[in-house]
This record gives sequence, C-alpha cells and structure tokens, in this order.
Amino acid sequence: MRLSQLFLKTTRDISKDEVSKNAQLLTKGGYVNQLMAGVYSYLPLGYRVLQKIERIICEEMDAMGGQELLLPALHPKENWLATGRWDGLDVLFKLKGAGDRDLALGATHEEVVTPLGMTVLQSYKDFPKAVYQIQTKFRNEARAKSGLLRGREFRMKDMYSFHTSQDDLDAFYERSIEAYVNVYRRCGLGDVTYLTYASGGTFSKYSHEFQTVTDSGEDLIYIVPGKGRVAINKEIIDDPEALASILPNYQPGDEKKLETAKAIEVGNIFKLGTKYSGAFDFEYTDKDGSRKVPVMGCYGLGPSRLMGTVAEVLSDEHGLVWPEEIAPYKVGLMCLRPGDEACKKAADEAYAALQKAGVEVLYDDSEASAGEKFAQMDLLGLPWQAVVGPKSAAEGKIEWKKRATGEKSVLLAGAWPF
RNA sequence: CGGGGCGUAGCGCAGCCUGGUAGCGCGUCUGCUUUGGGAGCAGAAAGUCGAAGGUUCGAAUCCUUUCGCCCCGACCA
Repeated sequence: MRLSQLFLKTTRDISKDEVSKNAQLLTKGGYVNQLMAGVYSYLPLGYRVLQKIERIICEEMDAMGGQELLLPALHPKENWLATGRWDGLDVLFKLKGAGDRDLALGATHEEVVTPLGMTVLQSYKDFPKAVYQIQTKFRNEARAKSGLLRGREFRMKDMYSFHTSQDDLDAFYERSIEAYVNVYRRCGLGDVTYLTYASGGTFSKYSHEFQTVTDSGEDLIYIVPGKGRVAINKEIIDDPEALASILPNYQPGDEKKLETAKAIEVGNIFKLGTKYSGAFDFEYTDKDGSRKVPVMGCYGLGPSRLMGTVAEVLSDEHGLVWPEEIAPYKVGLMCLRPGDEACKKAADEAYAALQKAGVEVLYDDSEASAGEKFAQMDLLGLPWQAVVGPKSAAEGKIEWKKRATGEKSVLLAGAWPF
C-alpha cells in the first residue's frame, strides 16, 4: 500500500485531557478514531491489526475444537428474563423495537447460545460441542475509560462449550488455557501475561483470568512464586482455603509476602455448570434413556482490548511497536527524496520486489521531509523500516531498521534482514 | 451514579476574571526555496465560540438550564 493512497492522517497533537497511552498512540497514529466515550472507529491500519488478532484467536479456537458461528446482537427480552439478567445485569443496553417490543443488545451470549444448543444437542451422542463467535458486544458501562480498554462497544470472542460430565468440561477447560496462552504469545504479550486464579461462582472452585502486567492496569494481581506466570486476583486473596490449594506449603499470612503487580484483564474463562442450561430447561437423553442437564463452560477474550493492551505495553517514547504477527504491515518503506529520479526508481523497485515476495509493505512515497517520514514511521510502529535515500540509492543499497530494537543494517537492494 | 476539570476553525489551544462581533500553533491550499530525524519565506481558505433560554444598546465573555468529553471514586461475566 502506498501511503499517499492510504486513508490516514497522523497527528502530532491530541487533547491534553486524554491520558490513556493506548488512546493517545492509536489516535495519533490514525489507527482509531473516537466517536463518543468508549466507542471507536477502526481505521484501515487499526482494522488490519484487529483482524490479525481475531485471526490468531480463531486459529487457536479452531485448533482446540471450537466451531465458529455468528449469533445475533439484537435479543428479545424473554431470553434475558429467563436467566434473571434482564434486571440483574446493570450494563445491559435495553431498547424498544417495532410494536413497542422490549429488546436488548448483546452484552454476552449465554441467553442466546443456550437455547440454540438445545435445538442441536439432544442425545449424549451429540456431545461434547464447543462453538464460538467474534462480534461486537455492547455494555452500558457507567464510565467508559482508558481508550480501548473499557468501552461501551467492543470486540469480543466468546466460546461456549457443552458437556455431559464435569470431567469432560474440566478437560476442555484445561485445553482452553493452552489455547489462550498461545494467543497471548503470538500477540507479543507472552512474557507478561499471567494465568490468574479468580473466584469461581456457583459451580466451580475457581475461574481464571488472564492478566497482562503493566503499570496502566486497573487490576491488582498477586504473583505466585515458582509456578511460572501464575497469579491470584484480589477476590480470593482473602480466602485461606483457596490459597492453601494454590500456594505450595501455604501458611496463614503467606499471602502478605506475595509480590503484587498492576495488570489488565485480557481474558476470562468460566465453568458455568448448569446455571444457564438449567435456566432454559436444557435436557438431553443419556445412554440409559434418562433426561439430564448438560454442563457448560464459557471462554471470553476481547480482541479490541487486547489491541489496546499491546499498544499500551509494547510502545516506547517514539510510538507504537507492533509484534510481527499483528502489525498492519511488516515493512515501512521510505523514499527520502521522491523528486530525485534515481532515488524514486530504487524505492519503486524495492516496493515491487517486496510485494512480489508477498511481504506486506507500506510505502511512504510522499513529498514530506525526511525527518517527518522517520518520525511518522516510528509512530506507526511497523516491525521493519526500509530507507532509500539518494546516497544509498546510488550505491544500490537499502538501510534497514528494526523498530523494536533500533538495530540498523545496510544491505544490498534485494537482500532483506528477515 | 457521586465529585472535579474542560467544550472557541479539521486537530491542539489562547481570549472569559474586567462585555464592544474572535486569535495563535499544527494541518489544508497556492507559489518559491529546501531535502538523512516532525524544513523556511510569502500568500490563502476555513469558526452558528457545544446547545437553549435570560440580563444588556451590545454576550465567546455575566446568569440559568441542558448535552458532551476527560479524570477520580463507586461499579465491572
């Protein structure tokens, strides 16, 4: 893509009262644009990042046996009355449809996927099954904040699994942890993302959150020593019984010695048991002909929040720093002097060669000054920068810079550092 | 939902206290000069001053109401 053709305008100044780093950088870089509090447009660069994150999530969900589908965002009141959440979920958006009918916008989808599951899963032979979707969720948060981290409209992957036994649910749940770890690793957050024990609700001892450590996080986690990236959230730090089963050789008071860290919740998995299947009288026929209620699990992960977290955690003083798998383009190619024929020719050729090799490249063919191009490309945060100036063009060379490390190398045109 | 701050050109801001019909920077457009870390000069276009009501000869400015944005708190399958 030529920069001159791209729907993009980066900016140097944004409002001084926007303090959230992810919102600052993503707005300055032209990745997103705020429409209202907690609601953002994803511009072409930003949407490419979002789609790459979503593709990674899909691949990992597919790999563990999830099947993608798409549920409605518009729901009838009756489904939410059935679970008690029409009045019980305070962030539920409610609206009136034709004929004055009460409707809700999807804040989560147990109310839709459970009755849907009933229509397909009728015999023990139909189990287990897991379906997932990625779609826009709506939550009427009292206070939207922190850029992409807490919006009223946001992208969410939600998977729901159906099982005939607790053991089967448990096994699937463990596999989902591996899949989630893969997602965070591929998005560049593997080293700072912790599997975090959280309270489990009615049907299990624990649920789990995935927490990415950063000073801008809103949650506080307590890091479990000697277990890799495992932590405990503050909900259960006061529960001695729970602590004893998580911390080896736990003695009362040990929790006070745990190292703490601020973190962003980037995922949440739950064992739902029969909470929703029960609410909808979801029964299947077992081997012996008896009617039984399946157990369910749900597995949430927000791509837009993950994108904001990456912007927050991996950026530096010059701008964004995208990991290669989710960068909007792999290479930012700059022609420093498009007015110089030899320089322009060398850059055009490099652009063509990269494209021919299937490398995603953003080509700054604009008339802007060299300094402006460097600064803008640093802000955009593509993993590799390739510079063609009049001097290097004359020598048949291209200067490369790795954005994350600043490491530079000069290579003959046609040779690439990756 | 409680508290605080702020709404003035596409974006970022000054002007408001002490009323007299609006200015700066960035960006945009034209021309010339520049060209390796957000270039210089000259010129130009662009604003119902968030909205409504009130006070006044006259309101961006004072008063009332209202909407929005940001922050703190509460909340957060």
